[in-house]
Amino acid sequence: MARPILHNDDVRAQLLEEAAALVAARGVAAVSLRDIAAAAGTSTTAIYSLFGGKQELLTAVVDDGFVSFAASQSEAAPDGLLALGRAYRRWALEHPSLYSLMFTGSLGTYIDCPPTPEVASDAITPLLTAVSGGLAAISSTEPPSAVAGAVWGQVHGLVGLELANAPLPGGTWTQAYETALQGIVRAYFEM
Amino acid sequence: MARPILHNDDVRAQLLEEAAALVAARGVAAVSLRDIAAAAGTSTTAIYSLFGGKQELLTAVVDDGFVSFAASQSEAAPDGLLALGRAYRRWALEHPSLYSLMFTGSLGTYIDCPPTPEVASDAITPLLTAVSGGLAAISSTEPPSAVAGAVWGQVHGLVGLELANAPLPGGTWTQAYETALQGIVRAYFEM
DNA sequence: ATCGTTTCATAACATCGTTATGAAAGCGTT
DNA sequence: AACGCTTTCATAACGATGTTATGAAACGAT
Repeated sequence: MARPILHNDDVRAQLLEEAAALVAARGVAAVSLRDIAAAAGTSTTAIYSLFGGKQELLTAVVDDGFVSFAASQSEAAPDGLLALGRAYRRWALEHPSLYSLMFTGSLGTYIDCPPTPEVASDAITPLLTAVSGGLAAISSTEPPSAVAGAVWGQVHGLVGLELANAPLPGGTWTQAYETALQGIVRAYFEM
Repeated sequence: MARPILHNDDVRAQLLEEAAALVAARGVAAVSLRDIAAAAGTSTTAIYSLFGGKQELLTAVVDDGFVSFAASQSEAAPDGLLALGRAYRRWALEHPSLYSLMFTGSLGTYIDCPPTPEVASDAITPLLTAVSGGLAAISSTEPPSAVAGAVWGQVHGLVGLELANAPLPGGTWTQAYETALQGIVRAYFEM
């Protein structure tokens, strides 16, 4: 054989952890492969042999983000749609850089790191399920996918504006968020 | 005196035009100062003497974007809130890269180019005004700023998910957008 | 015509993602 | 035990980027 393998799963896990920590701390634009490798005590070659490149490493970071987000949503699911909406915002505000990287897509970011489709859709499923269940409970005739899209867009958009520090004259985003959640209930879930 | 000034307002305007065109065509991540300067028939020095750097050039591009967006909103304003909402989406889908650069903020982009606050707030004013007027017309007790934030978040979020190519199983974003607009009317503007 | 000043294109620099290179480390054979 | 073969990976090199330094070009004043 040859010299022993150092680029093993432990190094892979540590690279992932350091990459996620640096993204969370400084934003995706400010992290370099050299920084990540140095923080993990290895060289940039490890990133290429274990992930393939920066794009794939960031995709792994994003996938981990979706797993964490999905766990947060699943935990809130039993408490209903409003709880899901509040947990959605709470997770996003706790992970601003990561949320942005996860949901902004290729347009806003300087590198394209799309999530694994299945991982991403799993994270949104609780919200969509709650919407469908709520519509069924009142025998609504609205198409569930359209209402689910509207609700998702509502929470995503408010979180996005808040994270972007968009100015809301005369009010707070917390107020707007609660108003929006109540509005969703009135618009779609009362017969 | 000295040699004549070549970095004049004409060159400035042409740099701005080429920068906007390249952002629209290839996205902000794929445009370099060398490309912009070459397209404008000058050197990168012109960007530094006329704007200050890449960040300020992109801020100028974003400000121009807000002016165009504001014109689109003002044109739709007389036709009411639903028309404003549809014009909002239409402009965003026609200028996806620019919309993303304008509204994503520093988190998603690799360079921070915040708009001039006044220019940005002018662009949103028609929407906020229409919301306030609609609430007053029915003597609603909802705080206008909170409802305005909710409405803004609704249209912004749906546009953002659509631009990010987020999957909406079983439906289209066009359907979801129309459903959301009708939902807003039911939630806030019917007594 | 020459000097001095101003202007700006070119070249240099540090840093980035990525790739090439060559030394290090183990195994099999002698 | 020593050499060779193969595999592995840290270092160095490469092209490109934003930014800054440099020095030539272009004019008015003398």
